[in-house]
Amino acid sequence: MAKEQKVAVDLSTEEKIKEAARKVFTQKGYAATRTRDIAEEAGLNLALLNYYFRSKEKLFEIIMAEKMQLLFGVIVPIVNDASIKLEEKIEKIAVSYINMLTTYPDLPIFVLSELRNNPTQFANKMEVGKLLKNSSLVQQFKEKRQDINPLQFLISILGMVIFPFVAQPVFIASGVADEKQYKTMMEERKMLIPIWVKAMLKAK
Amino acid sequence: MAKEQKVAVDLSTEEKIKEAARKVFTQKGYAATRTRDIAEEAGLNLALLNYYFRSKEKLFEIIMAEKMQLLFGVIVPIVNDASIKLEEKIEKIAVSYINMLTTYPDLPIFVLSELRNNPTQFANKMEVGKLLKNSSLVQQFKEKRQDINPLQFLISILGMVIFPFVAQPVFIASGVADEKQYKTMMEERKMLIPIWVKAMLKAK
DNA sequence: GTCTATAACCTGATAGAC
DNA sequence: GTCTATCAGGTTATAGAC
Repeated sequence: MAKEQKVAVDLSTEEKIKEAARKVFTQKGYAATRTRDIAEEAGLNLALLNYYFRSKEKLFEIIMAEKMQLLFGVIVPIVNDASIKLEEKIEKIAVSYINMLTTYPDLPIFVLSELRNNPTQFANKMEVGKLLKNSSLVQQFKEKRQDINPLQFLISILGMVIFPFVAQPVFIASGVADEKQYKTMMEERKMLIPIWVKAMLKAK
Repeated sequence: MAKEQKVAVDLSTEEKIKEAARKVFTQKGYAATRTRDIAEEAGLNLALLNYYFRSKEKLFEIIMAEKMQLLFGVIVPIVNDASIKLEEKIEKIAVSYINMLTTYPDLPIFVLSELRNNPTQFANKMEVGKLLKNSSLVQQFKEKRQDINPLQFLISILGMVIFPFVAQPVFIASGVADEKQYKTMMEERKMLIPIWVKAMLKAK
C-alpha cells in the first residue's frame, strides 16, 4: 500500500508542514527524521520545507520550543499560584499532567532525549528551573518539612506522574499491559498519586 | 584543540571499539551517531569497525543488549527473591539502582528512547515484563493491599528512582542544581525513597 | 507558491596496499 | 590486523520551470 498524506487538507501549507513535523520529530527524534518523511507526511513536496522554514534545523527549533512549552507550561502556573494550598497543588499537577500526557504520551521522552543531546542549546527556554526553585509549592513545602530538600519532593512527584509515560513503550512491548489497560491505569493514577504524595508529606 | 583518543590503550582492538561504541551510542543515540565518531573515540580507523562488527547496526545491537541487561538486570534478582520482605526489597531497589545510575546516569534515557523507536525489535529481551508481573514483590504487595494494582506501586517506585536521572540534563541546564549538588541529592534519595514508599504502603 | 531535477555534501561500507 | 582511498547510496538544500 502506498503511503498517504496524513494531514488534514484544509490547513495552510505552512501549517501542514508544522503539523507533519510535530508528528515525525516527536516519534523519531531529530536525528532519525528525514525531511522527506515530513514532506511525505504532509502530502507535499520536499522543496516546500525549505521554502517555508529554510532548513531542517530551523523547523526543528520551532517544534522543539512548542513541545517544551507544552511540557513545562502545564506545571508552572500551578506551582506558582500562592492561592492554592499544597495538597491541592499536588492534585492539580497530577490531573493536568496525566490529562495532557494521555493526549501526547511520547512528549516527555522526546523532549528529554533531545535535551540530553543539546542541553545548552535550549537552556534559555528553561528558566523553568528558577521558577520551580522559588515557587509557591517549594515555599509551602518548606513550611511543612524543614528536614527535607523541597526539590526532592518535587522530583518525586514529577517522577510518579511523568515516568509511566516515558516507560510506556517498555511496559507495552514487554506484555505487562496492553495499551487500553495502561490508559486505565494512568486514569487511576490521578486519584492514587495525590493519596500517596500526601502520605509522603507526613512520613517520618 | 584536536580531538584525541579517549579509550585506554591496553585493550584489544575489538574491546576498544566496543568501549567507544558504548560511550558514543549512549550519549547521542543510534541515529545521531556516526561510525566515524566511534572510530575517532576509539583512536582507530573507520574500516576496523566493519572488520570486527560487519555493520553499524550489528555493533549497536551488541551494545543495546548490554545496556538493557544493565538497566533491567538490577531489579530482576531483587523483586524475585522471596526471602526478602517487601520493605527490604524497596530499600535494595533504591540503593542498587541509584548506585548503578550514579555511574551511568545517561543509561535510562538511552535505553528508553531507543526502545521508543524500535519497541518490537528488542521485545525478546524484555521478558522482564512477565518477570515483574509474577514477581515476589507483586505477591507481597497483594497481601498488604488488595485495593491497589501492584503495577501502580511498582511504576511509582521506578519513577522515583529512575526519573531523576532521566531529567538530570534539564535540572542541570536550567540551573536548579549543579552536578555536584545533584549527585548529593541522589545519594540522599537512597534513604528518602524507602521512607516515602513505606508511607505509601500504608496510605488510605 | 509549488513542483521537478539536481547540486553539494555526508555516511556506511569496502577494496586493496602494507 | 590495520591503514588509506574510494565507492555507492542517501540526505539536505537549492535552482529554475511553471
